[in-house]
Amino acid sequence: MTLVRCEVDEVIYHNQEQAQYWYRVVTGAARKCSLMMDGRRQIVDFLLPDDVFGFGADDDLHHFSTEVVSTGTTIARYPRHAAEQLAESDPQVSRWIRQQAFRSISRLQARTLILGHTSALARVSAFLLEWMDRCNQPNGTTICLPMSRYDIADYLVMAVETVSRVLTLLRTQHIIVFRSTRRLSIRDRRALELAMVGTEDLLIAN
Amino acid sequence: MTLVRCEVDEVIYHNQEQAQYWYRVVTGAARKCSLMMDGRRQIVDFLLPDDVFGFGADDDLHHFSTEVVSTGTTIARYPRHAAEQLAESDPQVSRWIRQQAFRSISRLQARTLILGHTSALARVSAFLLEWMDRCNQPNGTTICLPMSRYDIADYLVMAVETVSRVLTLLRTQHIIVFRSTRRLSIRDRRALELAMVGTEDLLIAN
DNA sequence: CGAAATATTGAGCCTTATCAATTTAAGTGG
DNA sequence: CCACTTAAATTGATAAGGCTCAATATTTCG
Repeated sequence: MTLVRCEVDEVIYHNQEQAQYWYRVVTGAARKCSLMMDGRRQIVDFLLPDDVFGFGADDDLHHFSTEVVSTGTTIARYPRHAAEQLAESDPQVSRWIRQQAFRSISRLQARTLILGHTSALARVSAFLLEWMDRCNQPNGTTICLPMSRYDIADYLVMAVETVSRVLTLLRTQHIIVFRSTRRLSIRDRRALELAMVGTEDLLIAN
Repeated sequence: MTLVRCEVDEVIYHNQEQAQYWYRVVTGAARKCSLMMDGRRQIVDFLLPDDVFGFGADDDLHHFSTEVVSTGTTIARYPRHAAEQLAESDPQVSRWIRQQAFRSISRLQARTLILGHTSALARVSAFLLEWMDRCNQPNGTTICLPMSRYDIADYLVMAVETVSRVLTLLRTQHIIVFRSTRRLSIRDRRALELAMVGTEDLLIAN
């Protein structure tokens, strides 16, 4: 296992690259993304500390590229062949890998559910709630968004401008408060949950 | 392991139900879906023969419900505890489960990429191409859609009417030909690939 | 054959993408 | 530390695409 300290926007592995390692985020954040044929970028998953990624290629190639999102990100790297052989022999390791795969599935399904919302308001609200849960700040409602608005837009499959607009709407409704551009507090969780359901009337009403 | 023969629309397991089994499609097709808070339904995954599902719950509850799509669907059922213990002891089984989990991840990511397209035309085109690959008819381009248009709409997160409209557009452009409502041939694969990229001009031009 | 479910087509409105401009933040070098 | 440059984020106006509501057509099934 090797620890690697990374720069922002550094590419951990490219799409179509030989899958030589499995990876785990130690500190910081990363994005798994895909460049689509029409030139747009799509972010399939955000990776946070303890998230494992880079496995699961049916052939031996990565099907996405993964890039570092925030400064001070550290990645642990496991030689794939060794890890796989270890998995064959050691039930402990095997179980751990299986559980990580299941976690990965959970994340993907969670994102899928977010994309299930048709309105921009609902998607952004769902995203904020998901992110709050993932950050898992003990009691506080202040969350840090390490990624840019562009990243969020590409994750939610919408235009940056729309992300921005929804965020300002939520701000003017005092549902969220910005500490800085990328740090915010959720003031009214209930309102966000309602926004997910699509009753934007409530936003105007309050 | 138990083999179960199912009726159409039969529920294999409900959301929030105790996860007692792992499942595998033997013949036919199923849909994994989630009822959203706003009443809309979302289909997270379609399951085809040899697809394994129902595993990966972090707690012991299913987080979706899974229903049968087509007549003559047969499902294999594996007691979860026994399967897990077997996985602990038998490297073969362990490896198999790991690979199935990876396959599941691949499917989810594929769907994610489909939802990455913004236009209805692109989504439906991507769906048809994905489905053609999954059906894996040796040489033929005729594919069978076991699910209803509503299912497709809920999979692609759009209105049924839009699905219908796109399909008729593709038909009038002779890109696809309907053998029956739920069977069609792809006449111009290239055009579908172009449609994914968003050049709908080409549709009008030809 | 008739009834119910499924699928298609039409019209109008609403949301969001797009293009364009401005403001704010973040680096950079003197 | 401050001017300067560049990137990131916000705001505005417009137009297009898709959703909604409504009606019709087709298929399925009893």
